[in-house]
Amino acid sequence: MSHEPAEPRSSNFIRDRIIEDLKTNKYQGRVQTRFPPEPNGYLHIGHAKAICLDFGLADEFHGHTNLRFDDTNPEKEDVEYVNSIMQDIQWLGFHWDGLYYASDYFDQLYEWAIKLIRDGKAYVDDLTADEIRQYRGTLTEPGKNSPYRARSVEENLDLFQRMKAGEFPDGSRVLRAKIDMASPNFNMRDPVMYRILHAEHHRTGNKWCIYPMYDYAHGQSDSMEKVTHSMCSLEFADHQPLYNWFIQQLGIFPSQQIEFDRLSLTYTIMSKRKLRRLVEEGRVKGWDDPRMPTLTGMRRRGYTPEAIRNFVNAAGVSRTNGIVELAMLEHYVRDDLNKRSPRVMAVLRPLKVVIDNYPAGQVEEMDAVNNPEDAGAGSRKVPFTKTIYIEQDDFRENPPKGYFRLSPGREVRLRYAYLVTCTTVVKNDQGEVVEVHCTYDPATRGGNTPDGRKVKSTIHWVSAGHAIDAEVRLYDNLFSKEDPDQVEPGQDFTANLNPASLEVVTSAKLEPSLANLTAGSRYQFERLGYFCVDPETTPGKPVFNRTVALKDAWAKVEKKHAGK
RNA sequence: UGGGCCGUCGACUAAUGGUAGGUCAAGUGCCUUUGGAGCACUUUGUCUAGGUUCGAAUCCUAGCGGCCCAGCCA
Repeated sequence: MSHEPAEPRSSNFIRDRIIEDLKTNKYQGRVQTRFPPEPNGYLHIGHAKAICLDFGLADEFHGHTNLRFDDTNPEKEDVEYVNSIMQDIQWLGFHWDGLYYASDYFDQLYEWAIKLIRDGKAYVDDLTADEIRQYRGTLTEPGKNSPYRARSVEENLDLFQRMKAGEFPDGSRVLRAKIDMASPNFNMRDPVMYRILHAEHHRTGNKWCIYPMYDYAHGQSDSMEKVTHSMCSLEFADHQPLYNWFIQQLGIFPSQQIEFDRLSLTYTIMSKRKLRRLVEEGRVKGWDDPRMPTLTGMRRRGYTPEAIRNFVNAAGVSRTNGIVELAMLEHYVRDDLNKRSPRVMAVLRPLKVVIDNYPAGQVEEMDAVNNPEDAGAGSRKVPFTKTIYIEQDDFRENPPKGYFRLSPGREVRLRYAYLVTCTTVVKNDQGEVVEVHCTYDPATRGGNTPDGRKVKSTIHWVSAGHAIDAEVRLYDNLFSKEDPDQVEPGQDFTANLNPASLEVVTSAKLEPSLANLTAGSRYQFERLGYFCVDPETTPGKPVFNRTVALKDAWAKVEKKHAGK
């Protein structure tokens, strides 16, 4: 169950289905769902969609949701992942009712397998993996029965028990369901139920050397938990007949599977296998690298659970294979952060400004509003002095058309401080502007203009003598193509990695109110974007991650001109 | 090619035989001590062809297009 109040959402076919089932009393008014991750990797934003559906829908109808780890393959799974998964679900704001593991059901599953053998519905097959593949047939040709398909119940029972007892090596035999080798649906061509795997399981240790396949474990696990609506992604639609077949043969609680489309995002890969490669090959710094679409990465980047949930709800659910624009995710992050982030002034690329007519040694404490979107957030004092830093981008010696910021002879407002006019510039040997001189108007304290005079621009600043040095990490899309998998022949998705996805700014200047920082705190750096304190922050060296930049109308204009 | 699923503005998603609507993006204007936020407005859509019907995005037929399935992965 989640703690979130139900918010107005547009309808979707799963909710409609639940409403219909409630109306017909199909499950005595119960709604029971489950979220069934395999603990073989970190959760990503695609999982967030499934989580919001599984937990959100159950919550909406006063139902229950279990967290069930689908741990039927000991070779790929690990406790490291179960811990991270639990943490990520809680961080997203959801709470499970029951906590289960498919491995909790290994004994029951084994008993049921014995029953199916007794009923003549399952048999031990000695064919090799390769032979099984050949016997399975092709898209257009039916499969052939295995020569071992007609074994007696007694022989099957004996062999299966000996499989369990560890008498046979890995891969030597499997237990298969006896269905129909001519079915047009491959999943019904005598699917494998158990394989021999002499591997230590992270929960059951060495108790088992045979492990159930997904298809034999999932539906029965749902059934045991009396799951009423078992949501999964579209590629499992072909498995539904098999899901139902096992439940029918066993005569157990009829859980039903409902498939929906996965979440895809532009400029993003969602495949666990590929994300793992990025980590293992060192293309990113880890699963929690802020460029990763993992929940742990997004958390470190500064995304909020609310933003992710709002985005997922807005993106909706259907059965079409679409790709949501990353811009939509970014909108929901800004939307949430705008309401809750305290504003602060920080200069990423400092340019020294000297205010010639301002008294040397004087310090004025200027009142600055903490959050114009939140009257309760209060205000703070920011020190102003003769020498300050402004953003290099906020000065142009030769301003292009439409550029409103500081340039020789032009007056701008220093936020919460004074109106200043640029008089002269100082250049280095390379001809670069290294210092700007201004004069200020003492009548404009606080940025007010008693005479009603207007300036086109307000820029942020930090007092040079009070500034705190900081490292700021700026992120761009991890991939430079909307579809990272679109590559030239012979290449793979890593060819589309964006070489500029990380830019580290090492000498940013922060206003002194940022002296004590807590990892994970979020701020808006005025006019720049939303930033989050990184865990690598130390008392002497603050480190920030840019979550997302503010919308930038000027950048858009510039880009348009550049494009022409 | 056998089977399954799916085609609605640039993107995502509603409309459940009865006015094609919302969000994002894009654009215009207003406002602004963040070129932020906000407000107002605007552009663009039912894959195609037939059929049923007073009426079709919706139902039927046939095309076209996309995705998934031949693991002892999930």
